[in-house]
Amino acid sequence: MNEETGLRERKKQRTRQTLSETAIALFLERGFDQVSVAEVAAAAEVSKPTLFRYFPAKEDLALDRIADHQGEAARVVRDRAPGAAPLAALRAHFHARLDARDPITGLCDAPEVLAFRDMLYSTPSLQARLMRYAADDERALAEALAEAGAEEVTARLAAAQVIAVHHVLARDNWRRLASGRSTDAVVGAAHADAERAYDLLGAGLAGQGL
Amino acid sequence: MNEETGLRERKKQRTRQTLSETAIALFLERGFDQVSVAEVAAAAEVSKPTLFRYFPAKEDLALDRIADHQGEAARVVRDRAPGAAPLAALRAHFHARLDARDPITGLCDAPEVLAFRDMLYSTPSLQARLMRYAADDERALAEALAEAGAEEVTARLAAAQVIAVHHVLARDNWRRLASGRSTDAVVGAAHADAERAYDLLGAGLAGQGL
DNA sequence: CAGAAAATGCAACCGAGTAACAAAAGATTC
DNA sequence: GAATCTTTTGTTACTCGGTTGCATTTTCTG
Repeated sequence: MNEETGLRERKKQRTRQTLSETAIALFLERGFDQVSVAEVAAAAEVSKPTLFRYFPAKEDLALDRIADHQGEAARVVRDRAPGAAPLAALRAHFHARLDARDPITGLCDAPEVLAFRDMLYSTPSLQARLMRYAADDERALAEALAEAGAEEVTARLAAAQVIAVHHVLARDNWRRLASGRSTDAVVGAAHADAERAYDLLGAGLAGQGL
Repeated sequence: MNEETGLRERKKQRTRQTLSETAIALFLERGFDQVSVAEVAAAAEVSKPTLFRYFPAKEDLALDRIADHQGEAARVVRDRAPGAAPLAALRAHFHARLDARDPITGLCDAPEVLAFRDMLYSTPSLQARLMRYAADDERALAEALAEAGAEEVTARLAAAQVIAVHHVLARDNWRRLASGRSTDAVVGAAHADAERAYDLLGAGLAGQGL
């Protein structure tokens, strides 16, 4: 059912990948706003309409890689060990991704990844698009939490908090790396922040001078 | 220092207001995407470049009213009664805005406001722009919380949570009104949700089946 | 009233995204 | 393996958001 060995399908996947890779290379080289989609299409040797048949907007060319993390939080909650609390599962998963230096945690100093994040945080339209992905993530997570037994409103509130917190953590990690330090030098602080974040989520903001 | 009684300044303010009002009227009548900026400019009797000298993007024409709530959360924290906890001030303020039927809480069933929110939630580009305003709000709130004595990372995390939660609450209120009920019929539920939300923020998600 | 400074209009332009239709390439059937 | 059907692609031309350069008008200043 998954073995779409058709030549057509293979070609489509290759075209898609070529487009995204070509685009990202150009974007990193000269900046997102300084590269036109026409150039990307030309470099990838397809026409402009074809490009837009693969990617609905210019931003999606850049965010393709990030897009396959879609729904990760919801998945973590659904796939948690029986009896485990959703929040505990999310916490453990985030720590694991930190140890794996997953770019999504912000804790990855591969030069290309770092440059990519620079571009992301300095290009408003990319951030806007990213927020839309986040909104989907949030919806999915809220559903998963509701399935896990949380009351509906509570689930939505909790999902919003978790997603928001993840963004803050990722951005803080990137900030540390952007100031020149290595992942190994800051992984400790990253774990500590994650601990604090999940402690706050779990036990609340009261008693923190708040 | 604030008495810009100059004729020039007065005219500018009037032009700006005319533009925004004309635009919103057209948007509500036919939908945001079905109205071109050229039409708005023509209806307001200015040229297209002039329009863009007042509003950097089409979206800002629609969001002008919301924009002056910028930094409200931070202000509430800064202006809180001496000795009051920031979170308590935010909670009280939100309840007060609910009672005032402030559109920003989602709890306002004036037909135009309701239609405006329909448009907002059904137009991706407007939501995206709104998220950017929210990011500014978040930054400002984080600063205010840090000033109030919270540790830096904690302040950023808390700010993200508060802003995210406000959006969930507003959206839930709008959803209730959109299903036809009156504000008076749902104000109780709105207060209850706000209570729950701030309880979760203060005391944490643990022990909620999470 | 004269001249500086600011705001406007006009026209032309750029880039993102789309529509229409024709051409090509992969899949299917006999 | 040729004929045919379907999907994908390229070409051209268009709409719309947003910008630029420059001439013109309007307001402010002395």
